[in-house]
Amino acid sequence: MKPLPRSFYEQPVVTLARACIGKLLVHRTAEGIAGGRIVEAEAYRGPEDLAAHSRRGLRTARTEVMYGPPGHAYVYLLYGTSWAFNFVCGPVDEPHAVLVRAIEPLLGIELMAQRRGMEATDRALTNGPGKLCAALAVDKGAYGADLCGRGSALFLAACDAPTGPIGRSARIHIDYAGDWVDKPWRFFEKRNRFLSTGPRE
DNA sequence: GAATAGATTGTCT
DNA sequence: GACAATCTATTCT
Repeated sequence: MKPLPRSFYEQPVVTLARACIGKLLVHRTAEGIAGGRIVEAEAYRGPEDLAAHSRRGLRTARTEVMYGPPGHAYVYLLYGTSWAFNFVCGPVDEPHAVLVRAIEPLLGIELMAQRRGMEATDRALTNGPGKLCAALAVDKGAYGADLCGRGSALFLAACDAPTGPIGRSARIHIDYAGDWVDKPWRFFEKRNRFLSTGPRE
């Protein structure tokens, strides 16, 4: 299993949000390997997208990695209690990123269940941005990590399993984004039992 | 299954 | 000092 190449992340952000559905997200740590198929993701296209943290070209220590080259991890703390994993795309100085909202557990399921403190069969294992980060042990330490290096611990990879029909909808919990609220930039595998909140069709 | 409220902290105004 | 790309427990039905 090897990381997808940098060129994968050089696609337009909305195209990429759809293309990553069905790919494997993998994290290797000292405890072992953990990962699963991405079944839900959203595109954030700063600086014009008011829902993006990089809106209006906002450039701070937190958003800095989005202005760098594609294929790196953007990890941030949400509501003081949860981490969320995104991957950066687009050329340097274009702050675009894709938020991974849910995965279907495939690798290291027992390890993920242990980290989450629940049964390995529980669908709450990875059905939300903060939950999947907890299951994969992704936190601030992964900020800025290169997803395309030969020895990358955190990366996306191709998956043999076929991908089901893909649906799309408006993004979740961005009511503050004005005209951008209704953009259908959330993509998901229809009726997958590991989807987070929001439309499932 | 759906709706509600409380938790908790880094970041920006 | 307010808020946030959320999660969990609890209380309904």
